Amino acid sequence: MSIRHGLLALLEREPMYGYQLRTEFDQTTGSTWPLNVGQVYTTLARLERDGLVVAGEEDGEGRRRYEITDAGRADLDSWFGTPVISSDRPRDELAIKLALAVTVPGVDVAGVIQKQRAATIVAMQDLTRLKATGDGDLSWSLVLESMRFQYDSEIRWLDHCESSLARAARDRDQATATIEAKTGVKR
Amino acid sequence: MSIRHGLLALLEREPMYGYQLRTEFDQTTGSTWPLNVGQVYTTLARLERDGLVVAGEEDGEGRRRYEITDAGRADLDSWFGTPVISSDRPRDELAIKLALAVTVPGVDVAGVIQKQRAATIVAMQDLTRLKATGDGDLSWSLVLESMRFQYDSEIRWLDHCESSLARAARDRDQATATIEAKTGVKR
DNA sequence: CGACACATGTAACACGTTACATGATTTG
DNA sequence: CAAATCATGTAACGTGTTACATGTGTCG
Repeated sequence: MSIRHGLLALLEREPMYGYQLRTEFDQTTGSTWPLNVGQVYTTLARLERDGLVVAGEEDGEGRRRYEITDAGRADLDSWFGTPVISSDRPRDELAIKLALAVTVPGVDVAGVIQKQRAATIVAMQDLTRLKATGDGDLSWSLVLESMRFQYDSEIRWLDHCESSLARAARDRDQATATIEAKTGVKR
Repeated sequence: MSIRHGLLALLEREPMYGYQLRTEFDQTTGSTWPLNVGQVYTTLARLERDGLVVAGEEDGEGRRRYEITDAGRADLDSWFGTPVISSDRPRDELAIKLALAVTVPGVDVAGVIQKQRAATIVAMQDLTRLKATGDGDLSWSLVLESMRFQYDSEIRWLDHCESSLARAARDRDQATATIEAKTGVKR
């Protein structure tokens, strides 16, 4: 629903046409999640179908301006007024991947973690480079910071996973050794 | 693609039928992102269509066991072997929301931030409570920790946003005051 | 003139979600 | 017996993605 509401928010600033919406969206989010133009038009069509926007006439140059309606404004308000909760959030692919990796025999979990951390570190560096070229735009810097915080926590989580794994392995070995000692049997 | 690969990973452990897959998936991810049973069957159908799994015969009790194929194993290996990168990640709804909130006039950004922080703190508490009931299962605890790290970084980001906003407001006022002082005009 | 930016749109498809329909088996 | 759990599936829908088709204007 981010795109839907994103476009609605932009139209709350002022009426715009599709192409412009893409430009503005990419700009305010720092081109972090580039938006396909086609998507804008399909989303606008759906917004219009739901009565949240109205399309104006073509303006002679082939441009069609969209305007937010009262219903759209209400929808937007409720978006801004309602926090994002767990059930809204998409499944975390990385978390699922690692959670399953540790349960599937024969998977080199440590390798998975290492590769992921390397990739995340690179992403973080790209981010830093990107931030250096920043023009001080507030919304843009907020988005970049959001990603920095996320990457940071991801790296720390990966470290945590590594030590959890190590501990689990140690405990397992410990248990095995204990059994061996108790039974005098070594498989 | 998390479900697709998730099911594939479970089938790598051993052949299973749909209902069982849901149970296992929910269990390993700690019921964090509960999986609709229907989804399992549609996903299995797609996996079979793509040759990543094969469906066995019904076993008399109306159960149909699915098995991973070599192609499926290859796909799974590449999933585990390839890190999750930025372009894989879904758009961050919260980041988009705040980025837009600061650009739309008349939005109470501070209020949005406060509500979100409150909600995230509650989510974090739920998480802590949930963790207390944990049975020490490794994959489950990894997922829960992942969420804890994320919530934590989200709260810190929200704090950061607040101070950025405050600073931006201060700078703006400062500039206005400077202009007033220079021109002697107060609008 | 050719390439590129501007501008709109459609079609096909993948994935995920919910709700519904159906039936067997178990258990209080 | 009624309710819950086990078990499979389908239909309809929403969103997002890519690729394609089309046309205008501008600038080197």
